[in-house]
Amino acid sequence: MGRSPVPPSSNQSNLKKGAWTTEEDQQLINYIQNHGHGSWRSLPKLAGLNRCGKSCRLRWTNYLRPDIKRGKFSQEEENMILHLHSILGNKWSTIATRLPGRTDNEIKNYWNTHMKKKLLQSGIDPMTHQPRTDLFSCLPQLLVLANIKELLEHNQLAQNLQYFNHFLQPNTGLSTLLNRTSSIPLFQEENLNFVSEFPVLEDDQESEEIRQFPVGTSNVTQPLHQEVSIMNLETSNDFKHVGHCQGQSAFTSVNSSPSISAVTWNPIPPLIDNTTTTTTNNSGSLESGSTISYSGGDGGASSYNWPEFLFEDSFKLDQTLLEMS
DNA sequence: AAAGGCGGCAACCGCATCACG
DNA sequence: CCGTGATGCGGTTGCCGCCTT
Repeated sequence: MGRSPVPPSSNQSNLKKGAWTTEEDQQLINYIQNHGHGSWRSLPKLAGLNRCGKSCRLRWTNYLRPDIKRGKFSQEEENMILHLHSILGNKWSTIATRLPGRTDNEIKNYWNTHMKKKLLQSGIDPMTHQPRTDLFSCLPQLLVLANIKELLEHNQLAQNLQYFNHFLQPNTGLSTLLNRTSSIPLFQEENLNFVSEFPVLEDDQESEEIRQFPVGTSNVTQPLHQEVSIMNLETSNDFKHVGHCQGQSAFTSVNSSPSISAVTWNPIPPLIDNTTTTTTNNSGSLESGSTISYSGGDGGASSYNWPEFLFEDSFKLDQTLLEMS
């Protein structure tokens, strides 16, 4: 389907390109107001313009058309673009039909220069509208792992590092934690029982419960759009719940008493905004309904903090390792 | 004050699709 | 049904003005 592009004819090479002058604009406006645009190809000649028809059409539809709304995009327009893009993707012309006075080109530019950036800063992939899974988005997690390792070393548990390293092997604890940051399950179901390899007290019934907890399966991650109304992503508090683990800490401690069925895993470990408060229960795990966010607001510098429980549980990991040794 | 970097946006390019003879 | 011209669309480029050093 389609046709190969028309090779430029000799007279086309003399056609003017680049920015339009006010005189050219006025010529085009006058002609279209008096005659309509008719055939775009013949228009330039009839209007006395040394431009190709395509250039005239673009100038008219993107800039000179009288019904064009200029100026900053409103919050409602922004929300609409976000919503429509999550459904339609880069169908700028279709999106433009839902935003009176805005052109596809304008929306496309606004998306590429403003909204895309905001989403990336929020840890959201602008194409999929889901949490990012690339290396940079995992950087905070990697840094925490580095901190945990350092912690172990400083607590003179170097002898247990071999065990720690075991955790970093595929199909085991921390690598599986990292794996959770991806909405795509990396490991097969038969290899998921990392917790069963975690040493627990044999008489601990709750620990047994944890041992049976499957991790890394596709049903424990949820696509963003299933949980969050895209429409008010930026202004709504819903945005603050994107990607957090509801009901229980990401590190399930052997000493805590989790209700496994109540746990909902989301792709990205939680980050706590300084401006919000979190509550912890007696076991140090995060209460359901705590407010956790990537960043919302106006795309400004966001303050990421890792939740206290993550570090608290790393100490419990220490204790467990001590008990083992 | 000058130079370089960067972001925003208008315009261009190439391909896809539609329409018509 | 096929070929061709016209138009639409999305990705990309390059200019221009502002900001930083």
